[in-house]
Amino acid sequence: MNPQAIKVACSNCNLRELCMPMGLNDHDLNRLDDLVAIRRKVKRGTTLFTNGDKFTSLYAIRTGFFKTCLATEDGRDQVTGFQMAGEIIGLDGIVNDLHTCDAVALEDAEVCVMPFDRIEEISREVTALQHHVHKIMSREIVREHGVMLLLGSMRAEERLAAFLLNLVQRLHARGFSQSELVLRMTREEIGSYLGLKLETVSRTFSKFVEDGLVEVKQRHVRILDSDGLQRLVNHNTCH
Amino acid sequence: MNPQAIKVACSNCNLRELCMPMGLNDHDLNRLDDLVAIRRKVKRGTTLFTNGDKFTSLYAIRTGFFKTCLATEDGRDQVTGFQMAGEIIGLDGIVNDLHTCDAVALEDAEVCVMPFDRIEEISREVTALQHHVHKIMSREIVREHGVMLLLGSMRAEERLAAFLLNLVQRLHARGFSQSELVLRMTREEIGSYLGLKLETVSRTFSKFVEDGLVEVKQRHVRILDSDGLQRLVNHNTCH
DNA sequence: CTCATGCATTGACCCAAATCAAACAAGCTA
DNA sequence: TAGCTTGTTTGATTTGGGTCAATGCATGAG
Repeated sequence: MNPQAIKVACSNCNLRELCMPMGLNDHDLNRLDDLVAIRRKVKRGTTLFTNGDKFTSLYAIRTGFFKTCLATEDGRDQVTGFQMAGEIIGLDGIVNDLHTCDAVALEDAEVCVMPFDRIEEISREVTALQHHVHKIMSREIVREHGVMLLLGSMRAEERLAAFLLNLVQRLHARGFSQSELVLRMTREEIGSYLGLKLETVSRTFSKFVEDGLVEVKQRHVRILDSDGLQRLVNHNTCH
Repeated sequence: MNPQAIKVACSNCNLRELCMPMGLNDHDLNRLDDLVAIRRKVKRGTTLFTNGDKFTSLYAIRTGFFKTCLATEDGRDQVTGFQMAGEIIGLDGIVNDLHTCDAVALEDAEVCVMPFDRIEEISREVTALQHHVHKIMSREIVREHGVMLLLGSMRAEERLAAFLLNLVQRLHARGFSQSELVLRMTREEIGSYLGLKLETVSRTFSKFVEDGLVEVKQRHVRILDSDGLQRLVNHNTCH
């Protein structure tokens, strides 16, 4: 296939409102179409980039689902996030021109490759893009604050409830159900993200089922009592 | 005093290498001097900004020591970081034009106020600044990854060891001792940052003293065996 | 069809850190 | 000086989640 034939156009992408700035005039929109160099397919179980890779580009997820994780020499492993369509990964690489974590596709995926020097170049001309890039990075910082709160001060049930609500809310913003979801990751990966062991994740799911909060069949989850989960997260029954 | 008399000049600031890009020509340096609108003093115990405040500026710490913390309605409280001279705070506010955490001075402090619209404006002209801003945000993201690893997979001793080594390393980069430091925060604040209760922090300090790793007298800490602490962090004795 | 493999669930037991409680130390200020 | 207040240490006890181990349950290969 001629590469030209699959030439990418952000201006024509159905995910545009998720990953690109809004309210641009035609001229600026055309500039944005130069952002994406190529698309790249990433097979399930393979990495988009890994710790130590030279940083060149940010990636906008078009389809598929990723985890990013940190692995240390001594065998520790921490999932730092799960990313879905419309989200941007690779921000960790900017500071030292090296990626410091692994991005692993949890299902077959396709990403838009956006060379970072081109992002910076166009940012200088299109202030909406400049501001958008700043917002994306700030959003990631704020998201991580939330994870710190979760890891630092929540109990297992609160963590899992917060996790499920967050996932379903992001899926809903992409047009999926508010109450049903298919987990793309294993219990162990959920546990790593939430600072819990996989057994605890499994037990907590079972408890939620007993309490009538959710239905769980393997990786299929149906949320029966969204408010109940929300109360778990907020209410902090201890005090 | 005439405000003009204390007109700020980044180009002449002894913290420049910590908070500003390096290797600029004279023209660009002069542009940078327009970054800082004013300086602001923040008394110990007071806030530079709090959750809900409108976001207008980033702040470069000139002197003093801050904590940033998240407080939720249900009484949870999470310290998300400690910041010292030369570091930038306020990045959380960019995404929604609102600050989402509190920045509290732990000792009398002075910050350089950098209006964000001016940062963006000058970034468009001075590519070194543009890149620098991106690096600062990316660095914060990577730092938070590290905290997630700490909170998600380390035991109390490992957390405190990592915390002390990180603090002393940053202080050393500012010309202070490699082995001696004065903690600006309480045991409770350390605990909040590390996801531990203050009693656990205190006990862990005591254990380190027993093991000859550190000397502790109140908030004065002298590191006796830096390698020993580092081994604690890396070695992950469990496996 | 059976067998292997990779997850997931469940149970029994254990331990690191939380909780509760008391005493103590260092600064204040009156 | 005594008498607060705020922060720290230490002890006794409890507990949430970790660890270890067995079993179950899909899926895919042969």
